[in-house]
Amino acid sequence: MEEKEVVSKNFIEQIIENDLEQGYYDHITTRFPPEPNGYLHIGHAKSILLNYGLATKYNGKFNMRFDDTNPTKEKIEFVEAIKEDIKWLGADWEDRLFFASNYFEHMYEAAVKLIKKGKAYVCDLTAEEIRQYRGGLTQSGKNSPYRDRTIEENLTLFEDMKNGKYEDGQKVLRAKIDMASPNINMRDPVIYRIARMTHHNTGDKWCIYPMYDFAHPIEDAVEGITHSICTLEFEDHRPLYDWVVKEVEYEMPPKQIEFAKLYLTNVITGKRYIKKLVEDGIVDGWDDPRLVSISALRRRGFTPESIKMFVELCGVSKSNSSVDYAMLEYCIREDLKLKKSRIMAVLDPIKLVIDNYPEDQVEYFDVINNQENEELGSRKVPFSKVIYIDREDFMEEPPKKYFRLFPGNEVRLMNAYFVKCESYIKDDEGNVVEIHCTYDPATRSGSGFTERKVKGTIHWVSAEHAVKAEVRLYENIVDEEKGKLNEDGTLNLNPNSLVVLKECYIEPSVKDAKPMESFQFVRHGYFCVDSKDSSENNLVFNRIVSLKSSFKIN
RNA sequence: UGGCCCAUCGCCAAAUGGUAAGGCACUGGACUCUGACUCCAGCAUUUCAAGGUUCGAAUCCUUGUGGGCCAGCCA
Repeated sequence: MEEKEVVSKNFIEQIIENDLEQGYYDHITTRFPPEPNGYLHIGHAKSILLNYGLATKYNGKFNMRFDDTNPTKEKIEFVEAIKEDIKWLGADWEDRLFFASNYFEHMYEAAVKLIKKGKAYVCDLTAEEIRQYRGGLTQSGKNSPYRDRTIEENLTLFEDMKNGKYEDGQKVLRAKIDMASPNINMRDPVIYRIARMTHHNTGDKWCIYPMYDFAHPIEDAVEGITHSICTLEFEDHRPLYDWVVKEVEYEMPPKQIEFAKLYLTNVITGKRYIKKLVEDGIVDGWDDPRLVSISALRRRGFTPESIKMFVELCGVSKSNSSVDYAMLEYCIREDLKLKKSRIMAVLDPIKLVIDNYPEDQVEYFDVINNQENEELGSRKVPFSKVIYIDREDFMEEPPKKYFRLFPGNEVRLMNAYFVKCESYIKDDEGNVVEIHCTYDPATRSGSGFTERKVKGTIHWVSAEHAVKAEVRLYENIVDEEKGKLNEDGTLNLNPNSLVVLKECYIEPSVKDAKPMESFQFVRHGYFCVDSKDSSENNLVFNRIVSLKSSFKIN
């Protein structure tokens, strides 16, 4: 008997189902329309997965479209990176990859149509004058002196604009709506501007480019988008969106639906800020693991599944909110714990000598890679007289409830033997440099030994066999509530965002790791081979661990 | 102070007039070859506030309060 989980529908699903039931649409088509002016981050993943998920759920289509109507900001480098990130996330646009710039001809015709209907006019006011004429939040705007040009005049003027007869900024095309509207977006918005710039797709073919408010509804309409999902800041633009699809006279006009952006605590989202960090060289690039761009998360070892789980857990609503970063960590732990091998690594080594273990003996223990997933098989792990353990697993004077190694105490070396601490050596400065133990051969892992029990189990690595590695610990680059700038325009950088550990020891089996393969690490986190600098000895270790399992001693 | 939007646990988020889901986090306890994982238990007599309508309100109305967005020839 399978129990069906009751999953509540989000408000967008409710709108879609209603539209389908009412017969307003007989299918749905969604889209993800980024401007290629930067890399995608976790916030975009929400939009991508939402749109793709909706299309999949309702048997509709999902389009990929670059909203490239402003060549001054866009680069081909970004379109490639964006495509790669979306593919990695698993959103499949099949053969529907579009560019807004491929609709320029159609948009031009649409503008001409508006002019012919008396709904648009060419305006000679300067940018500054337009702003003044627009009025303010509390005061109405006033009509442009060019508002009443004849249709014929507008037609020639607009054609001249297209043909390059005017300088950049000399004239614009404006929608003729209502300068007294309380919604500033409706006060005769500019819909075409002149900009001589080489476009990454159309080259120098055009010197006039449509504005977002005019272009976007048209892009949606020509592609047959039914539900045009965007973020809250476009709510005020919806009347204009509806105005455009109505005046250009599309059948089955798309609907714009707005939802709240994803904010994460202690993380910087927002292309602008990430861009600044990259451009100022504060981070190594868009995929620096200290960032939450999709490529950075990928490099850190996040899986597409974990990100999908995360955005689903976050839900969709219209209230501005900031999701706890712990939720993202939960998702990657949840995904990795069944999928990846659990290996041993020592990040802060301290030497441990087993006095009664034969000098030259090496044993290979058969270790199951993941107790909860037998398909992952097992591996051989070498064991010998001298091993490394983590410094935090030994204390000279243990507090109460400390279960690990201390003088006189016996613990289990994971997958190996019980060892008892007999003595330890300190250097001149008082640091413990070597621990001496004895082991009990009867307690060998898998032998079924039950005579006595130990409270603690610790991980280790054979000194002779371990791979010495440099491990980088990453945390987020900023520590900001919503990834916002301070009032003085600065960002608070996290000084511990990158810690390089020069001497760490990893199980020799890790040498076979493929780039981007992640491992759950025994002390409750995971690490991965840095996929950018894939030298074997350079491992990225995500500090998710310490956040989850800080020890409560006493 | 013009317009639009939002307000349910520390953080997300359901509940669509019928008596406050779920997840994260947290707190116990059991288990454990890591203290993880798993499992069990606990975690909003009340939904920003005050009034009103109703047999019945988180849901509807009114008035406040708090937060977000809008005055690019950006998207």
